[in-house]
Amino acid sequence: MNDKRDAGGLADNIKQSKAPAISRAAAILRLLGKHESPLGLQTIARELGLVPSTCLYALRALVAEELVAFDADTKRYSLDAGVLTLARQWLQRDQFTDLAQPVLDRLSREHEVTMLAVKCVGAEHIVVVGASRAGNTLQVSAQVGGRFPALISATGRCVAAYRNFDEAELRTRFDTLRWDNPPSFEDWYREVQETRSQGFAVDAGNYISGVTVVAAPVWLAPGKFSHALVALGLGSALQRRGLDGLSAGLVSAAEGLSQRFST
Amino acid sequence: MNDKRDAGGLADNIKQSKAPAISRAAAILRLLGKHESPLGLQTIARELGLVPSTCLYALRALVAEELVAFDADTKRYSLDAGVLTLARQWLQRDQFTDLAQPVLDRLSREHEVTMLAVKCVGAEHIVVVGASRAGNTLQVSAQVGGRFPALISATGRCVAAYRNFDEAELRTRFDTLRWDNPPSFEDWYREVQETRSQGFAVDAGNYISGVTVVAAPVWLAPGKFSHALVALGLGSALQRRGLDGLSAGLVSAAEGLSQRFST
DNA sequence: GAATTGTGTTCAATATATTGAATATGCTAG
DNA sequence: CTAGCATATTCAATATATTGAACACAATTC
Repeated sequence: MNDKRDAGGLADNIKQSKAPAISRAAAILRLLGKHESPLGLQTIARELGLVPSTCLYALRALVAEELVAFDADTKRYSLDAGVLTLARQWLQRDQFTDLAQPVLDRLSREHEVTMLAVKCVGAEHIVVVGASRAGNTLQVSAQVGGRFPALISATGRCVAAYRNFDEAELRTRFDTLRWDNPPSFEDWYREVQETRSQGFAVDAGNYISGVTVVAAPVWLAPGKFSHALVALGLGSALQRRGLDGLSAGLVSAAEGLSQRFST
Repeated sequence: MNDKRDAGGLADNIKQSKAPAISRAAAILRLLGKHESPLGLQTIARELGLVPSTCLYALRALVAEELVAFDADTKRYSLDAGVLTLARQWLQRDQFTDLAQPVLDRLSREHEVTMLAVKCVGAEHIVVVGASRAGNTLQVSAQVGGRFPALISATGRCVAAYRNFDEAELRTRFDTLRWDNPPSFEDWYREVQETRSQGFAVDAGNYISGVTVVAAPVWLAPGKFSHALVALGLGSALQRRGLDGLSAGLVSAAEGLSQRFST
């Protein structure tokens, strides 16, 4: 079922683009990323709906660019280190990551939570670009590079609050989300509006049972929501300490970061 | 001068390949990675020797794949988060990284050095896939994702020792290397042979003045050199403690890792 | 041991991605 | 305000990347 959707999106991108080879390459990279073990030519071609020979040439090009590794013995392909090099360069260039890291470290220490820095990418997803876990206690965690649907959880309420969607579009996209404990659209929509007035959003176990998420927007450019600071904690632990201190700390840290970009 | 060399390599890859669009895409990604600030279409096209319209279509495809970000206001392109997602998947799939990390942490603590895990990629380069810095003292460091010429420094002596190059090829490639204090080929070649007999390599300030590098191979598959553990330290500090303990620790850790892959 | 089914790979025909000239638009300078 | 020179973008002609059939080879199955 996942494959179907991927194949559809791939077909679209390839058909529409004037450089379909690039879409094929990207699809191959993502496919190799998704699977734990190296894949053979036929498998890749079949799964993506590509002609084997075309796929072979694409793979050879990717191997030449050191983005894909080729095991000559088993004739299997997998991701190669080139993708890491690109990622490192991207992280270096993103000033947000550099400035946010010390803030994440401080907040995770002070409030004993897992802190994330996230960034919107496209209209569909947010990705984790920085993380800091608190010491030794049991903690939830998310990996740098992890991708989530744009409208899910606390960050989702921020996205909904600060990007200009009309209610109709918001509703259709809301219906595609998967929660452990789905809120009704009405409740959720009210919380989105609260987010706009209070400057941060909370998800108390909706997305993942037992996990509370708090998110506050960081403004790299005025009016354009793109980044946020996120705190993750086990609901029980957070309720014991109370959410107010954490929310206040998160919001003031986020505002501090925003100011450093407004110059 | 750097541009010249890149353009040459790019031209080669494009001409030879049956999927030149992919080589163009990779070149664009690397170019965007190299520059700190976002680039315009013309700049990219000029620097890579591409036709602007072709370049435009390539960029649009990359944007559609979320590998490149496009700022509609400034019409500038930069790397996007997609590259991070790929890198994370690659790191997850590579068992070496997982197994090596705790070893790196232990060695860096015990010997107060910066530890790296490196991997050969292609015949030309090694990349840093894991790192662990020792506490608070002044330390040299290298970033995960960093790329180095295959034959440079201590890791280079390992590559030369354990891959089967004939002496002629070794010599021509040796001549292209840049060292702070270049050794003569004869001295270097002798050290390569020592590496084979003693099981680890040392670079005492050749590559970077004042920095001592020790490297020991890790064998994921018997006879195929691909990975290594590397210790970095300021020469003065290392000489005070003596290199013997460090070398022994490094070699036994590397052998331990190798055994875990031999099953 | 022959037949079958799976690989990965090559190669000439053709659908199409690439090209370069033409267009639109914005910016700077006189 | 206009001229000049950037930029991004479009479009039809053509060079070529893609295709699918044919090939070689290995691993199963009968």
